[in-house]
Amino acid sequence: MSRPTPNARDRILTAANKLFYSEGIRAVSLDNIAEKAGITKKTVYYHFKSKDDLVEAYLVSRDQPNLTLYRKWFSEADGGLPDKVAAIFLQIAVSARHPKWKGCGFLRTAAELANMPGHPAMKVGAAHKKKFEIWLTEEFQAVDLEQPEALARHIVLLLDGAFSTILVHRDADYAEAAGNAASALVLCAMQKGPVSGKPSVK
Amino acid sequence: MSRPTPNARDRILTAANKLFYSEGIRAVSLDNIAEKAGITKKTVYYHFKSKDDLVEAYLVSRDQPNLTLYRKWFSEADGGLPDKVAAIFLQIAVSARHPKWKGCGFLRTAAELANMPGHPAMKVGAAHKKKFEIWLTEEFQAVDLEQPEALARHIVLLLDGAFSTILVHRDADYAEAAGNAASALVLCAMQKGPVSGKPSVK
DNA sequence: TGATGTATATTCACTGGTGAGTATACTTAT
DNA sequence: ATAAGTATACTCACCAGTGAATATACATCA
Repeated sequence: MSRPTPNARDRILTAANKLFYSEGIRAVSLDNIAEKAGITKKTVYYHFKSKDDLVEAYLVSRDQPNLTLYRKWFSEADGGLPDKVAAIFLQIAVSARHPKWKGCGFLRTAAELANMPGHPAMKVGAAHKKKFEIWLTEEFQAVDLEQPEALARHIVLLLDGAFSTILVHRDADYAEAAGNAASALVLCAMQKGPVSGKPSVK
Repeated sequence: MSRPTPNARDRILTAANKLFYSEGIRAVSLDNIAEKAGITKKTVYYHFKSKDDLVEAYLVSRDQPNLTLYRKWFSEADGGLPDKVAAIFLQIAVSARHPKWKGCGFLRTAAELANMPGHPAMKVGAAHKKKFEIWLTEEFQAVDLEQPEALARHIVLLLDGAFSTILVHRDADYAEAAGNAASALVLCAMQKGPVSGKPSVK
């Protein structure tokens, strides 16, 4: 009991995740997904009311896992704040060197659905990116940096720039360059305003 | 007279430009393009051997105009080097506030065709971005900055980050944030190494 | 001059295939 | 038996690409 749908729906989502991420949204049909999930298209329509609905669910399913990963990379990194920020970029470089890497699913979906600004998946994507920015802002606030919002925004720009640029050039080295720029900006902010009374943040 | 082919091919390219940019590659059919160009689909196939071929031509047609625009924004801006770099971002903010703006066509195409790394359009896109990076590098070299390649790469990352982030959030303010980060990095590079002998760059 | 040939440019009508979404019926556990 | 879940088989629209024919321009030869 309490297991009204042990499988199907999860299998659909898993298949959708792999296919949407690796091939793109419009390049994948619900027939493809149904086949990969080992069920019928009609079953997909039983669990999701439309393709758009499934696309939204795909991004929702990636939201927390991705954020958790970023936080983990940050918190487990050695060194000071600049190093912790840079660690996120270094880990992205590692991911990007895997042959199946195809950029950021949120960014690619947003690019593909740019002609549908009201699409539910666009909202999920924007919310995801905003959560990341807010989390960074809070980390910077926690150590009393000046202008934590502006700094967080700069890091976010470098991160999404890294995703895009690596994808265009198929060259993960851009992540390291982004990491260098990011840690330089953090360091600069720390020197300017480690803040009110406490000159060292360690 | 003496106008054997005054139109067709150009009209196709113009239509492709508008539709591919505003709707995306896979969302647009050659029927759509033919209709917009006021000709028959077969005529499209007379001038372009396939849809992929037309997609490539679409990006090729944007390469020089875009680069020229960036150079113009840079060279016509008042102020020092940091201001000139920032000017590119400010102009992008202006563009991005137009309702028809849909991000960078090269980046969006790369995102959509990420599952076809060998696609001719991907090569055009990568070459375009590389040209921009090289041009920036040369500008930095011209004023004897240290590590001009690294700095150019940082600016490129911020620029593509701005394109992506603005698109996701539909908020052109990110371009200004990126411009601030960019000019800070340029300023920092100038202070470190305005170079050999001349400690002040003004 | 004019008839004919040839390359360029364009159209209409089509094919084979796939896409999103649905009508209907079957199955199985409670 | 009844409701959730799944399947078969379908509709209708669209799409990349093609076959065959036509129109136009220009050249060359008689």
